[in-house]
Amino acid sequence: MQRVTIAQVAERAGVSTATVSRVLSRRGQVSAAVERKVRRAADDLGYQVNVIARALRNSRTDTVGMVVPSITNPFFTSLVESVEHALGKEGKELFLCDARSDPQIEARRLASLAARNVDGIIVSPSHGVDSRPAVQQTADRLPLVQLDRFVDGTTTDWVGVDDVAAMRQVVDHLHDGGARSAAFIGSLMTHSSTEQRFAGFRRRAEELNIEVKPDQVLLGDYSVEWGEAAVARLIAEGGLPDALVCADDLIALGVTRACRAHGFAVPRQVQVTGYDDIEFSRLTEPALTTVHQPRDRIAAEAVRLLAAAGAKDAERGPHAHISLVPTLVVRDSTRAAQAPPDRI
Amino acid sequence: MQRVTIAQVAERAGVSTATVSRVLSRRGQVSAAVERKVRRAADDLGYQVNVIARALRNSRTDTVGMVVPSITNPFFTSLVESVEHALGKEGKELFLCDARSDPQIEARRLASLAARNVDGIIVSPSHGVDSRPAVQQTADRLPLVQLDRFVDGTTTDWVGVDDVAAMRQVVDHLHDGGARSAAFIGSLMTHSSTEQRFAGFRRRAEELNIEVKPDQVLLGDYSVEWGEAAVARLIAEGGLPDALVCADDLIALGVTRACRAHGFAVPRQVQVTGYDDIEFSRLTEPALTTVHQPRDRIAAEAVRLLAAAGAKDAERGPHAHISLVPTLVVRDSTRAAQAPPDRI
DNA sequence: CACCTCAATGCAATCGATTACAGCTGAGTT
DNA sequence: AACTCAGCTGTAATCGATTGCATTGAGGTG
Repeated sequence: MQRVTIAQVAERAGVSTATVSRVLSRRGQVSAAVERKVRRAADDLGYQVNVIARALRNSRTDTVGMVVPSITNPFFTSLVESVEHALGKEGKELFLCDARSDPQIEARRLASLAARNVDGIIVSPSHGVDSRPAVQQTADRLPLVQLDRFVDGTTTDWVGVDDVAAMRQVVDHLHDGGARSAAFIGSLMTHSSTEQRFAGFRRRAEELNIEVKPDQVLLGDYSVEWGEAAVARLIAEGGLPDALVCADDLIALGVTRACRAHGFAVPRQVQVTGYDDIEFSRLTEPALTTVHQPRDRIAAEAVRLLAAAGAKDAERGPHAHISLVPTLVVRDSTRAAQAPPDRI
Repeated sequence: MQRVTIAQVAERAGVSTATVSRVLSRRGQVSAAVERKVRRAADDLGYQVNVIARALRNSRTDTVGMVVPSITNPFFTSLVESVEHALGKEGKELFLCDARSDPQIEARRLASLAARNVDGIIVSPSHGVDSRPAVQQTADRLPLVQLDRFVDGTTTDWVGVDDVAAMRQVVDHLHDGGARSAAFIGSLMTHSSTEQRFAGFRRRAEELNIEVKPDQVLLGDYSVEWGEAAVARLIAEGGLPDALVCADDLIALGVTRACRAHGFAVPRQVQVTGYDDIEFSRLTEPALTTVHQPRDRIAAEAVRLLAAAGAKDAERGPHAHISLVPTLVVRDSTRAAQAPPDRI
């Protein structure tokens, strides 16, 4: 348990700790002979720097913290994977936290990451309003980038996709497949993702004259269960429209399943779309038409912004909002353009 | 960015840093009046302990590291969630790392966690053999518990399920459903999970006289893609047996999908079983019969062992192997006992 | 009143690595 | 021969919190 310290290496090499430090952190001038001696001694003893001590001394940890709403949501896990990969290239490590979709837990995680002196934080806020104080407070103390979702009215960097453009593609595609009425199933409008996606959906639906009944905009949470429940409610309240547009894939999976369970054929009688393109979206029956998020790009941009913020540090310049254009992935839960819709 | 230190609090309260520390960290003996003054000063300044400095001083970080083979495997993410929850109750935090199924990356992560002075490590090793040196080495330096999978020939604590007992239930159930021949589709025998599950499968299959052709034991990796590929290979090489027993749910999802794609009805013509009971296993068509792992129990036991190891510390007692009994979850990818099998 | 006990508090060392500053050495310069 | 300067290397301060030991003083005892 007792670890090898720089002092022990110094003693064995017959030099001072300063010299050892200079050799190992490859700064400063050291003669070749001494360098060899020190490296030899370090190897012999199996020396490893004590990251804690180093962090205390120069208040950098080469560590980035990330907070996501739910680690069980495959979209976030693959985003995490991308981020970790991008960070690896910079020699930084990731400290991952799960907020369990609770702004309170989220606030605690953010505080704890800050206390641990991470060099920066990447967060996908759990709530568009309630997450605000904690996010803003954290952003005031260290570099912070919001990913995918964002908090209303904070001034931080953000990277995500253009939800409005994506929804335009989705609605166009559904319209091509013959949809003349549609419902929207999302989480809450206090989530920027649902809010943006709904805005994009509604705007294009209006332009194309697709009917969206006010009571066919259903808001719950990002889960399979909610998707199932939403369909049950729609059916109970008068039946399904031509298309069901979901704010994420989990909801869409539940929606698809419920449609089939209630005897509605997808996509023959009702078309369904998701959002995110999680891996499982291609595995259900039918495979889901969805919006693919360029996760690696998002992650790379986030890491880049963080590095930049860490560098300039002193002067907080204007914040960047980077929105990437996602692509529609057409699978089997929607009708191809040429197929004549059943009802017409 | 400049943080409030204990010295500033001390000055404001008109006491020494020692007193402040005693007030804020421990129940050291401090008069009520002074305590009030100190707390007041700390609040006024918005003092927060510097976790790094504290960690350096008393080499405890109240942090546990966890390394999993793949963060995109839903089984592991829900395990992580359970572990984080269990740790939260002890006031500890989780530092999560993804090994990307690569023993080399895994070794780096373990080393880095150790360097960061985590109080203990929970690891589900990526490989039954190649992960050994890193795991053993890490276990020699600090408390370590293996979860679910384990490395051959290391002496550490371990928590997981009784794969042999689980497979016995699986095979019995398939036999009840009329299966008289079966294939096994897993990752590699160098993964303890596949090895144990296969052993349990084979033993019970022999006892029940279920035919298992040598070339119908297919080994690849834990992925949907491999499940699909395996089915293609089985079909190409002479057709499917009565049942396809998979070493995990991802494989089973791929297998189910491929069977249907190739025109085999599940479970009418071929029964399929998974292992882990990930959330998506109930969402496919048909919903998967699988083995449910008691994740919360596993996590709780792991955290308990870690705490115990951290406490005794000096005397490394004998290591505990805790195996919990999983339960079979019967869904629609297998036949109920009463339904007469098609082929008989 | 001298002496003792014990709670409250401060001083200063400590954890391990980094680094400003200073000292030393020897080659090069005048 | 005296002097400069660059290149190495060591000494000690530093990061911020904790804690063993010393000190103080109030209250108790004989």
